[in-house]
Amino acid sequence: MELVALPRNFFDRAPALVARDLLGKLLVRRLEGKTLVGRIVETEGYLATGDEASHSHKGKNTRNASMFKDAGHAYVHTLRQYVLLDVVTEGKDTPSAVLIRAVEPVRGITGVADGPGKVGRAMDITRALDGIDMTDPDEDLFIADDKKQLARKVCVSSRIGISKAKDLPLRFYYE
DNA sequence: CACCAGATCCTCT
DNA sequence: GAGGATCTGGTGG
Repeated sequence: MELVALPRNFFDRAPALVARDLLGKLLVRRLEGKTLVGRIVETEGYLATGDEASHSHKGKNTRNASMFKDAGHAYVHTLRQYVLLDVVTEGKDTPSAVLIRAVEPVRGITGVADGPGKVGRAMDITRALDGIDMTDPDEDLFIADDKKQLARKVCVSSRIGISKAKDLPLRFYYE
């Protein structure tokens, strides 16, 4: 299996488009000589402006600084004991992102990581990966296209697990 | 320094 | 569907 990182222009688009198109793509984690691969099956977009649920809504701080990087960078943050992974979308200083909410096992991982905290756990995502450039082929975390992906129906819904801006249709998942 | 809000998850009913 | 476990940095005194 050839695993090539998606280019920056894939991520340099509106978060809703990136969130939708990330379904079926492969999340790749290189770790201690091994390669973990999961197929992305659920995502959520977070907007740069007018989105109270986005971590960037109140401006830049040390916690969310990675959201202000250029498209294709990782925004890794913790929620209680869990580590969550976002990919930054749109250009620099346009702080939007897509949360990877679930992956299916492809290689090296077992079970279904059917929640953002479980994705972080299954693929050993750590804070050290916060801010890395996921379009850089030398990095230990990136997203690759899957040439053999099957056509599956994409569903859209409002986001879950948040208390503000609940009504935006920014959650994408396979039927 | 104290307080508290979370993009969660697991274990009960 | 409710409640608790458990962690970190933002915010305000």
